[in-house]
Amino acid sequence: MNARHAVDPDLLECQGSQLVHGDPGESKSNVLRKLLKRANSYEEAMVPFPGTTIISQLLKSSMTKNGGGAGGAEPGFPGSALSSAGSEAAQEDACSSSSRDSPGQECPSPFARPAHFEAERLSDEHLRAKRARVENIIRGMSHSPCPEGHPLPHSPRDGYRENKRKQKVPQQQQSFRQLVSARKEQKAEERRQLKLQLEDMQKQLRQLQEKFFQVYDSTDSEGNDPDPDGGNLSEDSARSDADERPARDSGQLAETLKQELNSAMSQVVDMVVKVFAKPPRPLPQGFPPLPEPQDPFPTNGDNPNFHTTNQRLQCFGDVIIPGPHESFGGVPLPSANDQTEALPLVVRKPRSAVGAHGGHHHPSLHPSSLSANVGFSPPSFRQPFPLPLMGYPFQGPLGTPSLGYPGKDRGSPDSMDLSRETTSLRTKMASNHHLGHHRSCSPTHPGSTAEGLSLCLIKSEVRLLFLNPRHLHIQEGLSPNHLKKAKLMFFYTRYPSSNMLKMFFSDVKFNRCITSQLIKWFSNFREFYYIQMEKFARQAINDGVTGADEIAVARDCELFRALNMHYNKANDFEVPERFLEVAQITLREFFNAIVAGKDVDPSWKKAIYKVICKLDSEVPEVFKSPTCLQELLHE
DNA sequence: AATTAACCTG
DNA sequence: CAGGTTAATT
Repeated sequence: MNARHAVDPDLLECQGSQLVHGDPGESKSNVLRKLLKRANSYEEAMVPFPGTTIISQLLKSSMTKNGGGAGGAEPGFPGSALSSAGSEAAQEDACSSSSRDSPGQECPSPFARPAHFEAERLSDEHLRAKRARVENIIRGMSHSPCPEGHPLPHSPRDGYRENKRKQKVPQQQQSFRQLVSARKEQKAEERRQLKLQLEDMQKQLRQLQEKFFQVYDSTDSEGNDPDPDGGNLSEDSARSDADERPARDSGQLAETLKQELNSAMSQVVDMVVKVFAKPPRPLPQGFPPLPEPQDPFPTNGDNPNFHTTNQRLQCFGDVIIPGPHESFGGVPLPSANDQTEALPLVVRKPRSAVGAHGGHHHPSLHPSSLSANVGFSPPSFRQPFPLPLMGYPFQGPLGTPSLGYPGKDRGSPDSMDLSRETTSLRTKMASNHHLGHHRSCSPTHPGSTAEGLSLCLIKSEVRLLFLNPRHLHIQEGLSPNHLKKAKLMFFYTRYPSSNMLKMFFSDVKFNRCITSQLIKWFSNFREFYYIQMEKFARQAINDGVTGADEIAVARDCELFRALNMHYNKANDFEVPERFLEVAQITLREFFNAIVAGKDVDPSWKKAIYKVICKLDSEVPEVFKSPTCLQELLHE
């Protein structure tokens, strides 16, 4: 009997990845709805187009209004009572729901009625006119000499009614025409209004953009400020200078940093190009929820620039925010202080962050490089980034932990920054896409059209992505991705030296805390490893295994499943064969020791450790790359 | 005194 | 997985 038979199958079972529940974002879509209502005075319940901007929404709605009206008016037939009733019911719903705010209000005006209802009414009139014409013809026939002498049964009353009808026909036709022309006028007026509003919004957007760029440029120069707290670069060089190092070292450091910055930039460019190339994918909801409830991190109140910059930057994003503390149509929006962008975890006690397995990187994003490095950065290093990120969910089609971080459902805010930002970008792409569909604006005049503006937004965000310090390589903390990498490295080395760790986590700025944290990680890994070994060894003994050579560790055995579940939970990494051998050796060591009764000695495991620590193999070079996760897991 | 690993606990 | 403790090592 071998180990795989010796295990209680109930001990371990595959855990499905946990469902991520995204908040429906009710309030946000309400905001949008109200906005849109106010904008075009239509009561029709508009399903917020997922991930579109207000402008694209407006455009879209006006388009459907203009085009959909004609198509929606189907010819009336006697048998259409059902559909008529259905649409009337729908109309009632729309009315009741829309007038809920002010009870007693009727549906404002025909102008504001849903197009399909209006069409229904028109077709009804049309039907009556038709019927009248037919009856008119019949009546004319009946007045002609009847050879059979069978006049149609006509009561005096019928004659009266017919006279009325006879008169009514032209009236109806006239009113129909009037209605149509009135409607045309109304539509034209509505279009004018929409256009005005759109232009107005474009103006606002332009102004806000200008504001933004002012702020942006100023913060940019602030970032280059030699103030040690100004940014990582200066902090780094300051530190190295103070480290009594030769001047050329800092020169080299600068060169290295420049190179890294360049590569980061080019990677971001690649990513952005990828994002652009991809067809827009609708987001799950029009206006995803803010992540504040999940955010366990305190707002950084230490950074003097935080709030001001934050507020100043508020003018930028998918939605034009009226002002720092204003609201949209009476619906309060999160203010600058509400923004809960993840704040840096102090390296000293980064428990929450390090414990999080929340690497939410969509495979399609693969910003490669970046996601592996998007970790937390120190307070001084961080730049508040409210709007472009605001309103994007932690999860979603782009943010789902599809790379498999099924572990804890705590998300690491930082690791998702990039996802969120690219989501933002993609959202803009989506809105651009819609604009392009409905309106053939020439993109050659960016800024002069809504599409151009949207492009501007995208470009701006690309710039932000480029210059966001968080996307640089060097970081001061360990991210969930680093943890994942460390776990995969455990398949090769159980006892990595500090130097080795520095080599393989070159994108992390090492200090005592980081080092000891990494060491602690591997210590924890070992702990789990040895506990499993002892457990399965005892199990084998209990199951009657007599010789160590009966024990084998294969990929389908329970022991391996347990280990794999722990270090490679997403199972997206091919565990090296050597690890199986080492595991088998370890298991046999435990087995033999226990069988020999050595476990009576409190330090009986030490001998085993001594053996196992010699079995480390070389970690592949890829692991030295900060982007190794992407390279390893998606080949 | 500092570092590290194992151990224990939450 | 992190915090804390202990013991061993340098």
